[in-house]
Amino acid sequence: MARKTISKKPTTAAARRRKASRPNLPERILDVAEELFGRVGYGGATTRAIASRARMNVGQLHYYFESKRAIFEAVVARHGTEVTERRRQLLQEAEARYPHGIVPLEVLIDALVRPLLMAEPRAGSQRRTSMQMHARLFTDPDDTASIVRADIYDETNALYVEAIQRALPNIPAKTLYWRYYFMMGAYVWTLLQPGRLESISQGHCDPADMETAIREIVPFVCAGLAAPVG
Amino acid sequence: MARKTISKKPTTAAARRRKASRPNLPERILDVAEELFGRVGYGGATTRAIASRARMNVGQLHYYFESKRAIFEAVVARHGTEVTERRRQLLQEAEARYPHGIVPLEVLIDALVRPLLMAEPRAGSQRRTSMQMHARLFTDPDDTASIVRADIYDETNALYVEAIQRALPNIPAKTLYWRYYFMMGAYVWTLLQPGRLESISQGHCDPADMETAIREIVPFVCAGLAAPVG
DNA sequence: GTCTATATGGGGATAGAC
DNA sequence: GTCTATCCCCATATAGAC
Repeated sequence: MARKTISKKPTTAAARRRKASRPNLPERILDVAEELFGRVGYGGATTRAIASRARMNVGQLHYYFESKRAIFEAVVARHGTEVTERRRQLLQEAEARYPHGIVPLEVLIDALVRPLLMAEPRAGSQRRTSMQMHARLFTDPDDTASIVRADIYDETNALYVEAIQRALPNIPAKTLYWRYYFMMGAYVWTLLQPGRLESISQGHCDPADMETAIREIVPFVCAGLAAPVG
Repeated sequence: MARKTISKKPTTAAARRRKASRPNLPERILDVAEELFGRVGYGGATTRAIASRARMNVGQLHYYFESKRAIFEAVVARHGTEVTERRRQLLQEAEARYPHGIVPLEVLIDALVRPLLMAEPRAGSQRRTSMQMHARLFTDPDDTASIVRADIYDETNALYVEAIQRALPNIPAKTLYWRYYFMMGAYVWTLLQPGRLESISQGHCDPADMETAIREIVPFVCAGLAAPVG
């Protein structure tokens, strides 16, 4: 997506030293942007604010990224890659652990959901803003970003769909697709709208408590996926 | 929210006639805005575009609504009121139909979900953009709007939580809150990310087919809500 | 009360100096 | 590679015509 090639590997000693002393401007931009997008949303985050927090000016920002949207997409891509990598890894481990690679449903769902819900907040982020940030990466702000997302997540999703089909051989494919889709909604929402849980429960449930969230969502989703087909 | 009082009831014959001939500018603005916000998102919709499609100029727009955000919130409020009214009505009818007001879970979920998923697109909207629009009203663009939303939906949600508790007396309250919350995610997502279903299912499922969506989501959610408590 | 024209300031982007 | 000055669009505010 970026217009220019960025940060070629330094080859001289001087360049290496320079890189070590002030490492990776693009990364710093992405860290700051991720935090800001999460806290105030795409529209609320100004390039000026991103630049100043990354201790640079707008011109420099645009040297590394073509546009604000490109920054957003890079953040989405970075985060998505981390999550899907972890998902792939957990699935592989689980399939190795069970005979014939038939993993119990609860284990599959846990492996799918945990990398997203328990993603570590980056330095400088609070867990709560980090949650909303991750969630916003799934909905902000329009369709071009959703294509980026699909490219990143779809491959791993396909792996999990297959694994779930093996765990639930009696559910017709079409119904399973719908259910997988509903499941995505449930766990993304968990990050997206913490306030709604608080008000529904009149403060009795803490939406930031991700361990509880996972403990609650796994049986919900497993039962939903395995529901009798009418 | 609006700064000025809007469209007092016309009292003279002339005023009545005027009102009939060019009915309800504010409504027309909301119709257009709803369609545009849905198609291109909050950030993508400019007040100029809204004004021009509503066949007026920006100044006129600002005569009726204090700000772009106020327009958005009015759209959210109008839509939310329609949905919650219908939900309340369906719940009331269902409770009258069943002895002791204990409504079967499937009937409850259908009544909750249908008013949102089957909301009629307004004149000039395609069903598909209308879907996304309704969905965006749940996520765009930041927190002030989400407070408006909560005010509108929470009361009806509380009614449904109680009804579900009566239908599922064995589920502890806290767990039920979580599950109700996951359910919201599932059905909002159904509107929000139609593209994801298409790619997961490799085109075998049609996310715009809301009758199927309802037929599929009801058993999924019912099983999830009623899942054994671990 | 309704609408037009215009002003103000913020914000994304860019050209070009260094 | 870095930074400043500037452009242009957009949301918003306001003065005043009708």
